[in-house]
This record gives sequence, structure tokens and C-alpha cells, in this order.
Amino acid sequence: MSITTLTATPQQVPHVSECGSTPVPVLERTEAERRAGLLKALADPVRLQLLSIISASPDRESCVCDMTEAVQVSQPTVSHHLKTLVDAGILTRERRGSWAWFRLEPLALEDIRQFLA
Amino acid sequence: MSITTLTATPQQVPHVSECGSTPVPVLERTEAERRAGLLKALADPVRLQLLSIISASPDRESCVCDMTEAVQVSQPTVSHHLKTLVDAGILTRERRGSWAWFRLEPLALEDIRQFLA
DNA sequence: TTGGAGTATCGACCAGTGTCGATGTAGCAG
DNA sequence: CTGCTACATCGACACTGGTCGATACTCCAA
Repeated sequence: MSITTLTATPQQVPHVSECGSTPVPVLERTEAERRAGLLKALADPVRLQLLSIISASPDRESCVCDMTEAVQVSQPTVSHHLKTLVDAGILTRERRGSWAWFRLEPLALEDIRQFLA
Repeated sequence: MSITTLTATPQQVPHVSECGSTPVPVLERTEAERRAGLLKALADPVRLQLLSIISASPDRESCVCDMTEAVQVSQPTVSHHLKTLVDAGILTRERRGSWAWFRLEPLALEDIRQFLA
């Protein structure tokens, strides 16, 4: 806090810029970073393909083996992308025997649609 | 096309994987890349802040000078981010005298909301 | 316990990107 | 023309992120 706080000068008088516009509040940095993190998790063609598979599957869940066959990248890369989506809260992972199943987290996509509206 | 096309063996018999799932069509790679491009343009905290300013401004348009004051990065960086959004088709730029005004392209955000649904 | 299949992690490489200072450009006022 | 202001571009840098082969881990079956 600067010394000017002690003076009678108002610190935050809403002033009109020279260009004629009126200032508006800006999205908080922390919230902006949270939203950017979600969007980054979606912003990859392979991950969008993986999500499309899960979304179109019965019960909206799919197993890694099918997804690895459907996209043109290696199995470690598929696993990496799925981890990215799980870490972002967009997918949940469930182990069933030898296989790993992934399903959509509905609240995450709903959240994204909300702040894009 | 492989030689097996000439045989009687069906190439695309929908087979059930060992894990028990049923295969589904995957989003086309080119469409996935288009969508990822749009999402990449959004997936940055500074760009989300810039969009929030424009979105909250009267007539949903804003001038660079105000945006530069509102975010904590340099003026060249603001200009760079705005160019990114214009190139992605999310913003349009209009020059008025010395000032550059930006406004939202409604169809772009609508498109994104559509394919996230 | 051994082997194999499905999946995850590691290490490395390379392309892409966010950032800045310096500089270029465009428009306006005097 | 001169100078100033607003904005864009350039060049460089550090960092992130997508990709793969190699390898480790986890189940299950035999």
C-alpha cells in the first residue's frame, strides 16, 4: 500500500479513458488460470478424439485398449493424454481387472460451458 | 487399399474387444484439429481476461489501451494475445483513428459451445 | 511361480508458445 | 515537418508440451 493512501486523493476514481471507453472489472487472475487449465486440457486433437470415443460409447465409458486402436499415436501417448484429462478433472479412471476404464465427469464440461456463455 | 479387399473376408466386421466394449466411430482428425485450434486460442489466462473485458464492456467492444491497463503483462504481449484471438476468428479488429477496437465474434463462441455439448 | 497382456512411467527430443525490450508504423496535433 | 501517442512487429529467451522407445508395474491364467 502506497503513501498516497493517507491523503485525501481517491485511489480508484473510475475515470474515462482518452479513447472514450468506460473501464470494466476484469476476470480475476486466479480464476482465469483455473479456466485456462481446463481449456488447455481440452485443446489437443488427440484428447478431443479420446473424449469423442468415450462420449459415444455405451454408458459413456471406454477402455484404453479401444482408444489406443482408434487414434494414430502410440500407447504411451494415449496413456499420457488420458492422465492429462484425469488430472484436469474431466475424466475419471477405474480399474477393472487388467483393463482401465474411463468415463466423463459431467460437472467439468458443464462448468466449461458455463463460463464460455 | 490392401489386397484383402479382393477376398471375401469382411474388413470392418464390428468385433467386440477382449475387454468387452463395443467400438464406436472416432472424431475425424481434421475436425479434431480445428476444434483444438479454437480451444488453444482460449486456453490462456491473459486471453481469458481480455475476453472478459470485451464481454463486459458496453456494446461488447473494447480498446487496447484499456485492456493493457487491466492485465499485468506488457503492451506487446497484449497485442500478441489479441492477434492470436483475431487469427482464431474469436475477435475482430477495427481501427478508429489512433485506437484499435476489438469485438467478439459471436459465431465462434457459439461453435465452441456446440461441440462441447 | 512363471509368463503374458494391458497399462503406466521414464527419459529424451523437438516444436510450439508466452514473455519482454527494442524498434517499426500509423495517425493526430501543433 | 515535428513530435507525440497508440499499436504492431521483431528478435531472443525460457519454458511448456506432444511424442516416442524403453522399461516398469499390475493383473490374471496356467
